[in-house]
Amino acid sequence: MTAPTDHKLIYYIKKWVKNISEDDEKLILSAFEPITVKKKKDLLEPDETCKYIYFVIKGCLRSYYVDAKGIEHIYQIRLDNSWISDLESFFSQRPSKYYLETLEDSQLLRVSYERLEQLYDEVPKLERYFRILFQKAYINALERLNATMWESAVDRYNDMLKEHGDIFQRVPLVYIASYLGITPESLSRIRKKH
Amino acid sequence: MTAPTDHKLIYYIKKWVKNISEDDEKLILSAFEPITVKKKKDLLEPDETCKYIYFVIKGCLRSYYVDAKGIEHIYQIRLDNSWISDLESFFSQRPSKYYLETLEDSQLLRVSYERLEQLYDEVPKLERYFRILFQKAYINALERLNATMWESAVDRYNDMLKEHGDIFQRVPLVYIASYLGITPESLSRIRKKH
DNA sequence: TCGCACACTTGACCTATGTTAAGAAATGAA
DNA sequence: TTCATTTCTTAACATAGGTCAAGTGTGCGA
Repeated sequence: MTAPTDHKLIYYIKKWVKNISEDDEKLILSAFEPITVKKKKDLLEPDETCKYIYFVIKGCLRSYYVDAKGIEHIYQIRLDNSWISDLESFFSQRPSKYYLETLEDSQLLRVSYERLEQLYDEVPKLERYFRILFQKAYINALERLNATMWESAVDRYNDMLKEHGDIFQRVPLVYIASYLGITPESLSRIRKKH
Repeated sequence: MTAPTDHKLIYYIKKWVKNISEDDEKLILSAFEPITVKKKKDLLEPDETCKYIYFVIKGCLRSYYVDAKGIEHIYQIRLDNSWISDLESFFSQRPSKYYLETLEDSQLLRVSYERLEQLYDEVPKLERYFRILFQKAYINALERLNATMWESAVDRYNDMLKEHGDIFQRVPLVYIASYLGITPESLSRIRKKH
């Protein structure tokens, strides 16, 4: 492990919260457990309670659920330097409806529900970081909702290409289609008309 | 004003954060300014920076934007005991794209950006409350996104009737249609087939 | 290096919802 | 009470995107 201040997680926290002390950094890092997960492994399955929230050091994950007809619906795709979990299950500590799966071999940091709750008391600055993180996540989710309601599939595809072009390099189009809220066939037709 | 502990705002904060001291309560209440706003008044217009976040004591508000064709798209409708703002503009302190409008005569509490930032330092428990609030808002937004992508308009209408039936008593159907992501004509057809 | 999943494309047809336009019903100000 | 405005409904027609079914590649494990 690199020196705390050079650590990726700390770097991203400091982007949003200033004046984190050395002690805080150490405390934070000690609470997170690094894990390595092979491609196509489930970190969470329906009916399990989501025990961890994950920071992606390197890799790629998706979260999705399977509807009554057996169709997968993807609601998150995450690459390096982002957070993933099923927050609904994590924060309520009740069974999840979702799968959480690696799409590539991934290096992750995870923190358990109990440890994070403690950590909020020990390092209030971390709670600030999460307040800001959820705030931004909420704003993004509303933007995505807006686009899904009121923009055409073509526009949503172009927006995604522009803002998350890297995902197209690493994730099969079937998953991207589902994330965009359309069928793979529709995505294929959109791409044909460049 | 009633005694702090009886105050609606404090009541809702205590629902999620325990052990708020009397002093904290007083500090919180002193930071929020009560205002009364007549029906059909704008609290925010596009290109203004959103200065406040509002707690609705009593009343009804919507937030919406107007697209290039001049069509209004509603993304939030809020009744008593909930929060409303344009968080994107509020937290970045940059110009908004949205309108924020009262749909009924309303009693609100508002806190400014600067005061809230101070208050987070003075009352860390309040920052915890907002962390939890945004967390829940984010989870809700994802649920709504999911429904918009993968459920029919009929199902979304029924879900809304079940979970926010009170809105139908107080808000014109045009607004509800927009909130559901459909046209008023479609909503009318859905309602005809009860 | 073979073969078989998996990923992606294509085409014919279908359906939910949008669009346009008109009118009916409800509300509220004079 | 009346008229104007806002809200809601209805109908005919249009269309984006879904569904079903049949392909064509293509990469990886044996």
